[in-house]
Parts: sequence; C-alpha cells; structure tokens
Amino acid sequence: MDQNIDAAADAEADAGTPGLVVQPIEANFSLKDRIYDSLKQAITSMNIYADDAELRLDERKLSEQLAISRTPIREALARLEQEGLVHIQPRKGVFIVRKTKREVLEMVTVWAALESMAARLATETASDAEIAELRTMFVDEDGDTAKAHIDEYSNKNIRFHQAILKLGGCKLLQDMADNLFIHMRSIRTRTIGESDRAKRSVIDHLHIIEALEARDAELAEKLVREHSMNLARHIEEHVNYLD
Amino acid sequence: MDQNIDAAADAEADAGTPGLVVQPIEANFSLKDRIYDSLKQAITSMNIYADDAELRLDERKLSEQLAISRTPIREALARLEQEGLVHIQPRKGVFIVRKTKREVLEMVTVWAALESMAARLATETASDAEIAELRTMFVDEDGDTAKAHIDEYSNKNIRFHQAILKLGGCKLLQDMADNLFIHMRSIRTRTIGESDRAKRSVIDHLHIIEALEARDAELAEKLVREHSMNLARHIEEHVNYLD
DNA sequence: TCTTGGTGTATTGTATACCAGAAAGAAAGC
DNA sequence: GCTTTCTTTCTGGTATACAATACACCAAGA
Repeated sequence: MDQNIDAAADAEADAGTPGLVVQPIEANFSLKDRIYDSLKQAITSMNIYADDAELRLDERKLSEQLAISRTPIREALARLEQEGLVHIQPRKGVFIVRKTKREVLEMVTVWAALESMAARLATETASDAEIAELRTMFVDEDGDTAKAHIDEYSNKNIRFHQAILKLGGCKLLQDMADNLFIHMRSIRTRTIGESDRAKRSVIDHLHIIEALEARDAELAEKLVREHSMNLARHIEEHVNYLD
Repeated sequence: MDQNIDAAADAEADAGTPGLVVQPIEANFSLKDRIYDSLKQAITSMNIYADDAELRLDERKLSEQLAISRTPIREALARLEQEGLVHIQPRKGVFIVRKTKREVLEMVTVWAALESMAARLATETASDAEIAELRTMFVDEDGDTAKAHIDEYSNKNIRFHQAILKLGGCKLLQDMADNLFIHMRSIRTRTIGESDRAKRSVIDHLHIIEALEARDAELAEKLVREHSMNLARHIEEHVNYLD
C-alpha cells in the first residue's frame, strides 16, 4: 500500500518516470463503514423469521472472522441499533430484531404515506419520458406469467415502487422509503406469492401509470396509497408468522 | 435482586405477608446511551445556523469534560452520524451538519406526507373526545394575540402537530415525524414569526380540526398536507440563511 | 431429591495506548 | 518576498487490556 502512494507521488512529481500508477485510488476505506455495510447486507439477506434463525451476534466471533478488533465492530453495531436492525442488551448481547406484526403494519402505512406523496410530486415534476419508462417494466409481463416467475416478478415489483419514489424527485422520501424497505423485504417477497396478489399487483401498477400519465395528482396519490394499504390488509389477515 | 422477585411473588401469593418490596429498580445506565442523549440534546438546542456557531466536536475534549474515555463517546457519535445530526470526516473531525435549503424543503415534504397520513388515519381511529381536545389548544388564542407571544405560540403550534400525529395511532409515523422535527425545530421557530404566518396558521389549524370532526379523511389529509407545503413554499421564498 | 450458595466462564462495557493521515506552521531555498 | 518543503501537532482509527456483569454449572446441606 505504501508503495502505491509513493509511486503515485513520484509519478506526480516527475511525469517522465514510468511509476506504476495504481489508479482510481479506491474509496476511503473505513473498517467501521465496511463492517456496517457487511453486517447490514448479511442481516437483510437472511430470513430472520425462520424458527432456527440465529439472531445473536457475537462481537468476539465477528472480530475473529473478520480478523479485526472489536472496536470498529461495536461502532458498526451502534449504527445498526440506531437504525433498528439490531438491539443491544447491556451485558447480554446483540440481537437481530424481529419485527412484530404491528410494527410491520406500521411500516407499510408509513411506506404508503411516502410513496403516495412521491406519486403526487411525480405528476408535477416527472417528464413524460420518465413516466413512459415505467411501462417498459411490464412489457413482457402479465398476471399469469408473473405467477410463474414469482421471484423475478418480486424484483420487478420492487423496482417499480422504487422508480415511483425516484420520480417524485425528493431524495429524502426515497431514502426513508428505502430504509423501511430493508425491514420489509422478506415480508414482501413472501406475500407476493400468496393468493392472486401478483396479478392484482400488475393491474394496480398499470392504473397508477395511467394516473401519472394523466398528471392526475389526486388519483395517483390515492391509487398508490390504496395499493400499499391493500398490502397492509393482506398482511393483517394472512400473515401469521409474526409476533 | 432475587429477593425483590421473591418478595413480589410472595406479596402476590399472600397479600397478608409484608414482604419488602424494594421498588421499581431504577434504569440501566449506560455511558454510551447517556452521552448520546446528552449530545443530541445539546446539538438540537443550539442554533447551528448562527455565524459564530461552533460546529466542531472534539472527541478528546468531550472525553475530558465528561471525564470518561473516548470509546463510549465514539459509539454515541456513530449513532448521531447514522441519524444525520453529525458528519464524521475521517482524519479530519466530527462536525455538526448544517442542512441545506433543499434538504430542509425535503424534510418538510416528508413531514407533510407523514402528518397528512396521520390525519387521514385520525378520522377513522380517533375518538370524538380526542379530537375535541385539539380545540382546547386554541381556547385563549387568536391570530393577533399569537403574534404577541411568538415563542409561546411556537410551542403550541408544535404540540398541535404532534397531537395530530398521535391521533393517527401509528407509533412509527409519530416517531419518524419527531425525528424530522429535531432537524426542523430551529427553522420552524424562526419562520413562525415572519409575515402573518402565525395568524394564517391558526386559521389552518381550525379548518383541520373541523375536517377531523367531520370525519372527512380526504379533506383532513388535504388540509394538513397543504398546511405543511405552505411552510415549504414560505421557506423557499423567504429563508436565506441556509446554504 | 431439591434447594441454595458459590464459583468459573463467557461476553459486553470501558479505558488506554498507539498508529496514520491531515493541517498548520516554521524554515530554507529560489 | 514568495514559494516550497519539512516538521510538528492535532485528530480520528484501531488494537488491546482491564473491569463488570450475566449465566451456567457444581457442590453441599437440608
């Protein structure tokens, strides 16, 4: 590493010297940040609602696996706790939090508030081209084929909602929704396969696109909100694996 | 500790036995958490937009002042950074973040989304008595007297909005709005005194209460949203001390 | 056999020492 | 006098050592 820096310095000082310039000089690496990302990724990608899920995080074990000290790990865990992904019980341990049904329902409600506002904003700020792009997401898709490729559709579904958030043009709206999404990901992927939700979802989405195209703020907001609240209702009635 | 539990159990089993009930067992103290609260309180109560504001936080200085080591301070700072109150520049320092005008506008927008959703929910879940309570907030208040007591009114204003969030019955909605509010507090208290915002604010509030009383979800949502978006417009046009 | 007390171990909380990078100031060369 | 470079110092980043607590296990006595 030091050689790289020296080489770069030499190359800068004397362009004639063919020192090995290592390049983009990758980002400011900080163990704390990398561990944070790593843990977050690990937590969100595991199914924390499985019965045999290991919900405990061992600082020491992590520090050994990653071959670093506990300090940066603890700081990463502090951030994760602030974010609500883990809970630190003093003198007991660090545990991945399982959301209760009520909490999930509240997250969906907040999501509905955020995305419906984004849809409203999108009717004013998004370009016709941007809205038209939404349609391309469903070009090879209808309800029936969707049911056949649940996983694939689940991803498309996610991207559709993220696209609307983006069209709203409000970064904060987007970020907060993304953050909620982290907690809801596993729920969404599980519920999309139930009953005929996939098919109805596609229909809803098309109606939303039409409202955006018509620049109908009230309608777009309403459709987006009700689409999310339908998910809430579905969870309320059919999801039983939450506390 | 065990005695407490036993005593309580005995007292429950046999009310006649005068077991020593030792009391609530005071909180679990944790330096990290206390420092977090302390710093957060300090940051939010200072005017970070003053020209001479000291925006830098020195870990070592803090550790000396508080007579503790840097470790728990760093964990508290990590949480504050995650929350967006401070920014840690590696090898440079820890700085309290000044929000840009755009960021403040986005916060108001999100606030509008959250509170309008809460108002909508409130029309369905809040009791008549709870809604009626909102009126008592303005019993001795009209636009003119409000202008005379800006500070006092500013607090009432805040409480009114928090009350609506609460009536929505969605804890998460409330918490997220509260969190946004921390960043907006200084802005709100400054803008409320400008032009005739206080007077118009009172009128808006009364209309909102009426919509809630009429259980008109659409109207309540719309009024709350527009009330907040008016603040956004006002900031856009009149606030110049932000980046 | 059951209860109770103590001890040992595992795990987190806190303190401290040291490292590396960056900024500021001093000194030297032009 | 200006610029440049070197050095000093300050700051956060990381590692490690120590302290405190929770939990489990075991042994002894009733």
